[in-house]
Amino acid sequence: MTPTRPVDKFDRRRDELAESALTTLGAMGYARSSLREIAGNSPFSHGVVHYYFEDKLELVIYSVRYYKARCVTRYDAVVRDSATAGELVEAFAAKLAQTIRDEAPMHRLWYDLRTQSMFEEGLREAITEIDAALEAMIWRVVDRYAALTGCPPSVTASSAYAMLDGLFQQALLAFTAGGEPVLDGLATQVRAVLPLLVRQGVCDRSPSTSR
Amino acid sequence: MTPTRPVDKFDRRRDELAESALTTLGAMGYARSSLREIAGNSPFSHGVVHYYFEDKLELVIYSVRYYKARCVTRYDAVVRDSATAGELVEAFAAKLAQTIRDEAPMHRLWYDLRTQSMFEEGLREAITEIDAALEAMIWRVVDRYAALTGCPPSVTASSAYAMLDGLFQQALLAFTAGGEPVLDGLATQVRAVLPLLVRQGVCDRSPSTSR
DNA sequence: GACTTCTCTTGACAACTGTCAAGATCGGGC
DNA sequence: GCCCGATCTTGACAGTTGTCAAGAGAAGTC
Repeated sequence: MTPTRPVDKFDRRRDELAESALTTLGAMGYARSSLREIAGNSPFSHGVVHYYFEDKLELVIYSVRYYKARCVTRYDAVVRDSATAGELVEAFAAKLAQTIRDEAPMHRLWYDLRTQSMFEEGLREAITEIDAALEAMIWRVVDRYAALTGCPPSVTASSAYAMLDGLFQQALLAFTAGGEPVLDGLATQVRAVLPLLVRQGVCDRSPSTSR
Repeated sequence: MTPTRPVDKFDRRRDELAESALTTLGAMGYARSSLREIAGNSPFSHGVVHYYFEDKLELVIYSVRYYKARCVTRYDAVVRDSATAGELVEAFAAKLAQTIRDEAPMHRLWYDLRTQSMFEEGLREAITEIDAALEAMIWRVVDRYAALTGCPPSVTASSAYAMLDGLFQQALLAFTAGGEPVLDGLATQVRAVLPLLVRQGVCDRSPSTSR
């Protein structure tokens, strides 16, 4: 019935707790989210956390994994449905801005956890894994863009991800401080940057799709 | 005598405390650095902080400002001394890798605070200001690179900063997990990316300096 | 219906936090 | 030498934290 059917009731509860935890974590950040606060934003009491999770870290990691699992396919529809390079750029830029609008707290949390992983060894493995999945997600976009233009990519997958992630992060930062208006700037930036990620000199005569 | 002479003894002590605070903050991150821990890594006791600073936030902001003031000129020598575009790229890439090697904790702290500023209003003003100074610092490099190649920049200052910052952050992340070896990758990436930041199609016949 | 197992709440614990006040210590001016 | 202000230490405060144990409640089985 549910899109991802939990193996049993136990796993279902874990997901439920993760969902509640994400609300709190997204609003307050990792450091300031206490287990009592997290439980407060859930139908349960603070003690229940230790019934379903070993400790706070396990809950946090489970939660961010739970969220990111749904996210790494965010641009796949864009990749699938765009018939021209121009279309892809616009759809991608729009989707980036949209997710900042809709899910800013989750993105803030992600950057928070990724940064904390540099101080807290225990986070590192999960963060590294998710970051690799995000890199792959972005690469599908860039690779498809390259195919549509008929030009080969000009940078590696990790460079492309790092650069676009940098743009996204700055946009999120600006959005947090300034709200809605800054999002147009992100779209403009993406329109300017994506073409730089393919080698325009050496383009195919017949790109994989019409232009 | 000292390079930057404090107005009086009071300011000198603030700097001294800031220096100690940076040690702790860089090692543990913002959230896990208590005032007692900070004072422990200083010649003073934990109570003295409130003699020199209003509260913890003021100390942290003062400390990061104190550090970043010295940093925003990091690449100015590179900009000044490079006679060719190739030289500039190499010197810039080397300097980026070097500062990760030498000052990783400080960079970790910076990203930590910048992220926390999305959750903690009180940090926002200082962070925004420093980020703008960093953007200007990077722009001096890119602008000079453009001049040396004779090609105009292909992106805005904020895009250039965001992208290079993204690369730097990924390198820092990888360095934290994997150490020294990953730094070669950063240099390679910078060599590939800097040329994308100028419009190679429309280059001047006579770049500002010989090539 | 009794018994067992799963689920959850409550209350407590020790440790830690930022803050601050009371007083010790120090240094320079008279 | 004495005093006064600046400087610093000590100890305490109220609040919060993650963790866990004891037991209440629910659910399912025989």
